Amino acid sequence: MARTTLLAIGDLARRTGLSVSAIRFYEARGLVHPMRNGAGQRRFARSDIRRLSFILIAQQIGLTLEEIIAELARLPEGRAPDPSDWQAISRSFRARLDRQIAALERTRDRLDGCIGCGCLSLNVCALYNPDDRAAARGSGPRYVLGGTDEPGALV
Amino acid sequence: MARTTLLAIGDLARRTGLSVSAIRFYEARGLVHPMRNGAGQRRFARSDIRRLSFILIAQQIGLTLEEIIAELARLPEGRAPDPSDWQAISRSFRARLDRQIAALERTRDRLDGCIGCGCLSLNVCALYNPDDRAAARGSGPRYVLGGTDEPGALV
DNA sequence: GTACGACCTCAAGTTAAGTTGAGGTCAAAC
DNA sequence: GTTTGACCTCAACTTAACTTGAGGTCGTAC
Repeated sequence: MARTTLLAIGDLARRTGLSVSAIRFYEARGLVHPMRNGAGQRRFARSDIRRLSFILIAQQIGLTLEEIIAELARLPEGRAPDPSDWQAISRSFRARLDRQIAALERTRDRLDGCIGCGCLSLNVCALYNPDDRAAARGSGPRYVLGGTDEPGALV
Repeated sequence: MARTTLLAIGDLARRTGLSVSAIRFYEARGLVHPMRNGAGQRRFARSDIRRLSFILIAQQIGLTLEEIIAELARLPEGRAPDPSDWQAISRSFRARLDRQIAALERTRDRLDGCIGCGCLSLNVCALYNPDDRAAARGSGPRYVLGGTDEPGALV
């Protein structure tokens, strides 16, 4: 019953809002696995729209492509994923979001203390907890700045 | 009254938890302006500890160095910044944090809807609002994916 | 029959925020 | 008097997530 509703890369781009080059890039990274037609052009299943949408949502939540690959690996092999498959993954997102929100709220509370005193100095303020450092996303090599190091007294 | 309490770069690194190379990098980007001693070594004012702490906090909140430079530009020129100067800046952080938290909460609420239906498809779910897209931080050229484009109906 | 648009590959560029390394100075300690 | 540690400069590398560009293939529309 598989209808001939395969999509060209441009179609998929239009449906997801992604650029064509980004979709090719995702294929190279192993996030989608299109077939090829006679002329070597990519042909995507309709379910890939959802797959790419998932990638976008996951990125919005803060997952790296590497992490997204891991999540996608939890989807079934042979068949196209059904609602309950996506549902399972969504649930882990919820937890992640909760953690992110909690971390920001902690930062906000500490900052409120700082607004009161105007000091903005890490240790004194108790703002700037190393535990939350890891939560900060950034690019390039900026490994675990936090850790076991005690930052020393301040000023 | 300026005591001879100038700090070498290594001292500053120890006090802030930053690496020496990061501090040099910040100088190159114009975030700190140390003096030099006879031998050409950097000598920092004590108030630079706070300045660097500020940078760390701002990064944690999600500002880029470019944005941090802009914030720092609001500090007084001649004198060392006092508590009320930092206080003024802290206040704008609070607003930013509130916006970030609100955006994550919106995403979470929409995701909750998705967990219910298991669909995870953007338009259908109303998850994945372009407005929140801009909030997502990422590196490299990934310009305004959101915008005026309507993504088209789904599946 | 050729111009156009959509597709292809592969290599190289881009950005942010630093890190790493080579090669060199200087002062204090042994 | 040489070794050690802290400092200096400058260039090149790193990572993530893509984009851009050159050079080439198809199929359809005029």
